[in-house]
Amino acid sequence: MSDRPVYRQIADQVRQWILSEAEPGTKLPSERELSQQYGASRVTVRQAIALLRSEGLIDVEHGAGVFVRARPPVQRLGQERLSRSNRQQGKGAFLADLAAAGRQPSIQVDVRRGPVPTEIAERLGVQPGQEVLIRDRVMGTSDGQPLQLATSYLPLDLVAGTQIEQGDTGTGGTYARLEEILEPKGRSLARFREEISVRMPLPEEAVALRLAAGVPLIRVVRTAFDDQDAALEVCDTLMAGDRYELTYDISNA
Amino acid sequence: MSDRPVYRQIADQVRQWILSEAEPGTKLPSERELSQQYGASRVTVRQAIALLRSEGLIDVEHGAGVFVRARPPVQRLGQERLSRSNRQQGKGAFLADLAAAGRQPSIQVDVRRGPVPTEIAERLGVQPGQEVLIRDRVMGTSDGQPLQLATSYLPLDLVAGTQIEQGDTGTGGTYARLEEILEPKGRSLARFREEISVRMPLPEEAVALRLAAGVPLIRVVRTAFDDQDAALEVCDTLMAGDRYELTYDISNA
DNA sequence: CAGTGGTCTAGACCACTGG
DNA sequence: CAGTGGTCTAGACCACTGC
Repeated sequence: MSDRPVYRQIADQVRQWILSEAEPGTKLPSERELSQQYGASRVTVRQAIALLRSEGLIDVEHGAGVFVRARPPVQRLGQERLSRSNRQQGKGAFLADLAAAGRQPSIQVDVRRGPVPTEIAERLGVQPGQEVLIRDRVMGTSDGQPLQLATSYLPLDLVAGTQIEQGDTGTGGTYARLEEILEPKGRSLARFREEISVRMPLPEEAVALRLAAGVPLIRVVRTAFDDQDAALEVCDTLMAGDRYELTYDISNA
Repeated sequence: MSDRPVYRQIADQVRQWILSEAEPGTKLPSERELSQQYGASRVTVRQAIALLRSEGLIDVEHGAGVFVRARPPVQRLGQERLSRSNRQQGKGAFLADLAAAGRQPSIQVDVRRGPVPTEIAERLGVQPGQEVLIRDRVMGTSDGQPLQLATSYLPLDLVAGTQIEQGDTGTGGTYARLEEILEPKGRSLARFREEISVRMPLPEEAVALRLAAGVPLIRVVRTAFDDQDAALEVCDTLMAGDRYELTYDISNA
């Protein structure tokens, strides 16, 4: 059908080649070559390439060429990352995940006090704007690849003066400390709720996570509850959509 | 400052306006107007608009204009959608969800036998290519908005000749039937595992789900297990990323 | 330095929307 | 019908890569 726009026809053919034959990493013909092959202007060819890029199928390297994208290794996140036994082995959730994948983790932390955003306040059961403890983390591998941007919010009346206000929360991480804080009060860390949503990143976020074109964000908002269903902590995490797979087990109750 | 490409500067300013002041549905200046305002060619303005489009911030309507995107209503999917009590009220997972949201569901089903894809075979515990029952479904609201594309795979030795081979699986859906099949054998439907991943849609998928530009896909692969950890069914679902939020509860075991 | 993608232009014509 | 976005061109110059 030649009533289909030229740039779409080009994209269609290249896409089909990528999805059927092409090996990841294979170089596409240059824009000027494609332009000749299809008898189209270079602008039109670029339009086709932009389309494939937004679909996450190719990587464009300035000065080098356009390449079939290779999927990065996927990190599988299971709910056991939040298990008590994992914490007793001294690992926080993120460290446990990466260790399981045999990679060296690296975390930068910024701890401060500040007003809680409305959206988080609802989950934490506090007034919007109330002052809470905020832990901002950039988590990645030691080779410098950022993997997650996480921000935790905790009520000050719960954690003020504890190790949770330090950059390093110690063995087992924040949740281990929370359990220690709760125990003498006769309460306990009972359950977590994770809310998962998805969207395309803002340019800022794409830079921070070094996201390639056409890669969505996964947002996980985790709320920790005690045995009386009071929220203890809300953790808002942004993850590179092409590097994670989340798995949950659900019993047939 | 001005070494930043013009199309990015335009996109940056419009983006900031969208994220701070603009109401959803507000019309942007026309391409020709922006072109004059910024002293740039129309092609350059279009490049800026394409960028905002790939970020999911705007809707472009041919002949009408460019508008600030409004977020569609979000469907919250909790794990209770898989609960036995829900099924006993006669609802399958999808129907239960939509009913909870007060909307009329609509489902088209295609049932057939065919070879199981490799990826699914691994989860189902059968040989790749083996013949299985395949249930293809397009699920949406009665007003014609498709919401999910789901494909279920079930071993023939388990479900051949049962109501699961019919288009309408009856009260409580496939899982209710599976429980009926298992019970006389002394087995039971014990748990589910959901694996969640994300990517941009292929054009075909975007059309099928009527996805706007810059909207990612959520893929949920659910495996149902019996009490001996044998897989009974694998359901591969694609959902519009801007219409769903998934929530999971995890006990602190 | 040759080859690649990145940015940009001025103008043309088509296709669609809405009054 | 006026106004909007959709498609397309031929050519220019810049910025980066890799030999």
